[in-house]
Amino acid sequence: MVAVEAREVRLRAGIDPESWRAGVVGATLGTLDRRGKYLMAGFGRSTAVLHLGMSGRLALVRPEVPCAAHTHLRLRFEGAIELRLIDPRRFGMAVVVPTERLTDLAPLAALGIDALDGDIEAGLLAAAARSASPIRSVLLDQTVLAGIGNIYANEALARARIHPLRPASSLARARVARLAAAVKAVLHGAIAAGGTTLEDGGFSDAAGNAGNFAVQLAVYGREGLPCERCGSSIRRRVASGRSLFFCPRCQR
DNA sequence: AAGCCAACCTGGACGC
DNA sequence: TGCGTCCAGGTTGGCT
Repeated sequence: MVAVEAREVRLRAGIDPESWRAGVVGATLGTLDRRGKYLMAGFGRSTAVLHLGMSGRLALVRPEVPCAAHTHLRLRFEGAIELRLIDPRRFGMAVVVPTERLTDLAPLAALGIDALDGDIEAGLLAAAARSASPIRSVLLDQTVLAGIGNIYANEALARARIHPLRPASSLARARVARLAAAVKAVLHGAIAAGGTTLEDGGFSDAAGNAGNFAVQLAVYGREGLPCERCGSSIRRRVASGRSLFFCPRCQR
């Protein structure tokens, strides 16, 4: 790593330019890892932890490329390559911590089993059995499963044919097990399609490519459109301050 | 003590 | 054209 520039430090957790410089300039990027929605880049004794919030994205560009609006952090590597954190709403996070204290970092320490590559069925069964909350809330609880956001929670529930407001503890175990499988299928499907880029065009990969999973969404953002299984009109409601989309006939 | 809700911030879509 | 309102992928802290 050759240089670090913080252009805007006021993110959810403020960027501390000095800890970035001290931690990564002159160090070599060794490992790349992910837990839930947190990205981790290991630089030996220091590790960078990133979260993209709702509107964040990374861009890998040559240093001379002009900065897009809301470019907050520039990480310049040898060989004229630069990684940029761009996040209009500034809900993201970009911190550097000593690697030995990485697991103590509060947001990471609280995470549950990784939804993508962990064995989630037992954890989801246990969490659902003990919670009277809507099953959608359990899916979004990062301390139960790490990595599921509102889009994929809605989609997994649609695939498993479970109503998002169904009290978690009222679901038969077999249905929760089916939900666990649906979570896996939705996440792997979304990754295979390159992610979900909605009409506002917020998400793109580091090369700037939009994802194609939006066309496969069964319910999210489809209020009033017909359910592809039964033709009923997809409904939208708000619960706990978040939109939920579901088919009123298929999902019970 | 679990769970709801506002707050954080900006941009885009929409209605008038 | 312009202004006001509403909405959005997430997380946290305060309140009940």
